[in-house]
Amino acid sequence: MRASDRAYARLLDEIQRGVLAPGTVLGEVEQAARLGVSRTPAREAIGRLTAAGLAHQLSPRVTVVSAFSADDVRSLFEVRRALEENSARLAAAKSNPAVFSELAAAFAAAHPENGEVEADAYYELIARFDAALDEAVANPYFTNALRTIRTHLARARRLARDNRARLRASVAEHRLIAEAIAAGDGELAAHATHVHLHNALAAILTSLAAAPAGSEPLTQDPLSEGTP
Amino acid sequence: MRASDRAYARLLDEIQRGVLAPGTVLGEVEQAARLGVSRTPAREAIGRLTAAGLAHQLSPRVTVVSAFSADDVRSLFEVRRALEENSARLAAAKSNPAVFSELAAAFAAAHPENGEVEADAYYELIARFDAALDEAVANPYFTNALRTIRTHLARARRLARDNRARLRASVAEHRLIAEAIAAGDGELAAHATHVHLHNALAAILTSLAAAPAGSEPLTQDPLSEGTP
DNA sequence: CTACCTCTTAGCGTATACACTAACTCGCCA
DNA sequence: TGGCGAGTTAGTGTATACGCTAAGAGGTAG
Repeated sequence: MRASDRAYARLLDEIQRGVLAPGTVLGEVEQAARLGVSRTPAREAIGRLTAAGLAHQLSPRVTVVSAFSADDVRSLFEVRRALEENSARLAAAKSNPAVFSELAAAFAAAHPENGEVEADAYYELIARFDAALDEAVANPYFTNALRTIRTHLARARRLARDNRARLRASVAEHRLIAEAIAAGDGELAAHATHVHLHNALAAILTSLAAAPAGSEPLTQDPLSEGTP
Repeated sequence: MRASDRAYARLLDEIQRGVLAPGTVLGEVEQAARLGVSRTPAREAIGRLTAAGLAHQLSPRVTVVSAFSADDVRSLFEVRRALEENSARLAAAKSNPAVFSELAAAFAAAHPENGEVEADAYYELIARFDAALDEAVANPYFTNALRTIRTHLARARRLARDNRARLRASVAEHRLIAEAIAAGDGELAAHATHVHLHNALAAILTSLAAAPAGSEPLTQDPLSEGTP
């Protein structure tokens, strides 16, 4: 694996998990030293993060990890609605029903509310579901747009993770979507996706309101402390 | 302006205009020499093209300009429908009506069928319309997804350009969309966008069928000649 | 004559040196 | 004492050198 890929993967993971808080300056030399690569692959990794929108240039000389606020979550879900409702509709028209029947069964058997291990398995299942959707839609531009959105979504996902009631409901919602796609019912799949996204967004925003900025460095900008 | 930006802008333009045909190998050293920059910015430019999907790696050592077939046009329009119908709906809910009233008037006055100069002016107007949509939706993730799609769309656009009847109809369709947004009628805006995209796609596919691969190097892959 | 192996070469990935620019600090002048 | 200007420094942008890998060509053996 290339050094630039390792650097990118590691920086991406650290941003998604919040280890690198929004506002953190991503200096080439600093990150290169920290990640054990030279400036060239470090530069490429930071450039890819910037292109993906996870970092942005404050000035020609300073790149920082992008902020991620409740507004960003709302914006993200606006795009998710646009893309995922349609991908569900398209998948219902084009997919192999057996694949989504199997997924529906897997959702029926999932119990992410039973602790960390099963929650991890559930997120694996969702990744499998997303991959099946991409394959059914068979549209590289769609897949690409969704990948970008999912990359950002990972920053929000952990916020709702420890909400057991929400996880339980999420399972049922995914199951319905999978069943609708398997049945070839595009309208139901799209509407069920809409409902799912509405509920997921509401849960995340509730979590955010209950644990406002400060308990988690989610919207905090360390730089702004120095520029009053 | 940075050398890597100039290199990227030039390569992007050449790909969009078809000067660099699909399948053309993008070698670092070759492009660096041709564009008058060193390997580092050339490499960054090619990397950005790859990330955007306009080029892709055939093997770890050879990157080529991506193909762009009729299927790609169809896929692109699937995503356009998903994104633009919703952006029109959102813009109708959030926009400043005056902006879109002015745009509707500009569309009413546009006559792209009257030659090259007015056609260029029309594409400028469409760019202005797109920018107004982005500003109204006020969602950076939406804007980003649409930018990617528009970048690819540029490769298809020129195919329908010289179709005067289509240009005339396109003006009327845009005018209706702008008026619907100005009136705050999200449903009409979305449906009018759907109709517009349907007609635009049909026109492009007709052009493609009339001028199949060979008259334009659009789907041709020079490399495949050497690998029977 | 064909197939496989080896050697050569071209091109990429990474590291690093050089240059330029912007920002910060220190000193001077008002 | 405050503001402006010059010098220094840190960090990016670009160029280039080095090493490695993969692909192709040529030779030899079956």
